[in-house]
Amino acid sequence: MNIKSEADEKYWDVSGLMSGLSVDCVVFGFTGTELKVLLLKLKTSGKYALPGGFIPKDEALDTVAKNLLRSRTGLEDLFLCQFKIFGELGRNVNNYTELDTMVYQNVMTSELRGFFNQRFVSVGYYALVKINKVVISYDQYFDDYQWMSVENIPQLFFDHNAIISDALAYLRKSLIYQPIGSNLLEDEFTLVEYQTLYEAILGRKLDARNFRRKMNAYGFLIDTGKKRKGGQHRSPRLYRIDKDKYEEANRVEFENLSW
Amino acid sequence: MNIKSEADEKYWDVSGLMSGLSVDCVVFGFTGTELKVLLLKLKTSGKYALPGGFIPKDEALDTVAKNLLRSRTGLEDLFLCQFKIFGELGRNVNNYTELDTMVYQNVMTSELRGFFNQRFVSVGYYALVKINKVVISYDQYFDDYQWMSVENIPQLFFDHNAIISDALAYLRKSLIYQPIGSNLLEDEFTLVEYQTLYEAILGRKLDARNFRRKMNAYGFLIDTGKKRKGGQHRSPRLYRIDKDKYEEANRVEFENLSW
DNA sequence: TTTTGTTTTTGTAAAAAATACAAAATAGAT
DNA sequence: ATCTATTTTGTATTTTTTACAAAAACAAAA
Repeated sequence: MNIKSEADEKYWDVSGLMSGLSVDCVVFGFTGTELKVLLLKLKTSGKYALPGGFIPKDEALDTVAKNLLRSRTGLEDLFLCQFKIFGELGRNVNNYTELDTMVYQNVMTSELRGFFNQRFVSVGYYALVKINKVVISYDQYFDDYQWMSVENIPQLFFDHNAIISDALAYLRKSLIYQPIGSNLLEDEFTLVEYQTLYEAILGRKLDARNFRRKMNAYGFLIDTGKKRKGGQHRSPRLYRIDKDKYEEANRVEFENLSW
Repeated sequence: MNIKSEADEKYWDVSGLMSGLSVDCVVFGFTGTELKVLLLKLKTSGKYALPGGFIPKDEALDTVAKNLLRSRTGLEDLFLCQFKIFGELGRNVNNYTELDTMVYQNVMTSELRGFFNQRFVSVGYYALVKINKVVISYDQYFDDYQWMSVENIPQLFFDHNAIISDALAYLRKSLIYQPIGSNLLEDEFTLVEYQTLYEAILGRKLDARNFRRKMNAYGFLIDTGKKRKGGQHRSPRLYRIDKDKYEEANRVEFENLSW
């Protein structure tokens, strides 16, 4: 697939961009067993990188991230959250031969190459998506993608490993304030899947009995009455999330912080 | 007082600055009864504004904020935390006549005025300081300052009211992860003062018996043996904070998040 | 049809944390 | 000595968290 909308042009026209500022997006998806991150393969080097882009002077940061991910994943609305700014020195892509190769191969204009010729401050966003609703579009820089398990991410382009790791840490923290899942799980899911999602985010095993008690207490889990058949074992029930009660739970949890 | 270090020049020399990017700092201080924010009075309009500045191309964001606050408050090391990026559209100071007045009064060069002629993305930091250790320095733009109670902040320059309100919300949230106080309280303080600090951040009253039990459980409160004499009532004990145990408490609290 | 292997599902008891609540102690002034 | 104002302290209840194991359900094999 290789869709490229005209609107995208805007995001590469250097003259209309804020200089030295970019957006990087960590897109989390969940397969039912593993928490994954969307990574794009750079045509030139074969290295993987986070989806990201620049900031048109006339666009809000949140809008940039949203548009960028929409054109990349096909998703109209996704859960999006700004989690950190990466503003250290040395955030300069110049050391990476990828860019020069791109110019050499006529993939990148030398004007755009020049744009990179500076230290960059990047705004980190993370997105939560239903992985099977995503349809990836490529552009001139990327020719493949992969959903990589957060447990096992190879060396990425630039400092993108660190960005993912910070995003995951942020996500982990946010579990204290609020439940998660509505944006990551399939429409129908088993409680074991749900628990696995939590375990993936927290990086440790949870007790099934306590997990179920806690999630039931939230009150947004609805038993669909259906079961998932298949394995040679007891068939797990399928649940769905009551959106209203889910959002209510998020709100209440947030307001009832002890202290 | 009007100290202005040579180093400051760097922060106003447009050619060396990242364009469209700035830092705003919400400096919190605590008087023993009220949580306050440091605000600087603009020479021209008399409006108050947050301390802030621009990003030299060769400086890390954190460093910019730190240097800026050091030269402004005289504090060598202060607790500093990046809490949000303000990247909406319309963050353009052009509507504010202050700047043109400054040029007219030769307070601001027209070159610098031109620098403002664009949409700005601002990185929000908050700082926690021991209010009585602060010695404010002015520059050509500000000629007065005030510690204003967070309960009662007038209309500020630009969108600085919103920035303060977001900083306070962030601070409030962070109380779940970790205790606060070491950076805000005097070296010796009473438990009522400490409780008042929490109440100011949370915006509600707390129960003294429960507060004391909880703080004692942290284990970083040390009874100095002294008392604060004065009122015609029982004299409160003075406590201080054991830095090591305080940091330990921060770490432990952070790691033992339920879930 | 019974047995076996695998996974899902369920309950209870103990410990820890949060909440609600009121009276005694102290200092200074009268 | 008494009064006023503020600090200081304890206990009982509820809620939340944690720890822990056995029964139920399904499909395949016997």
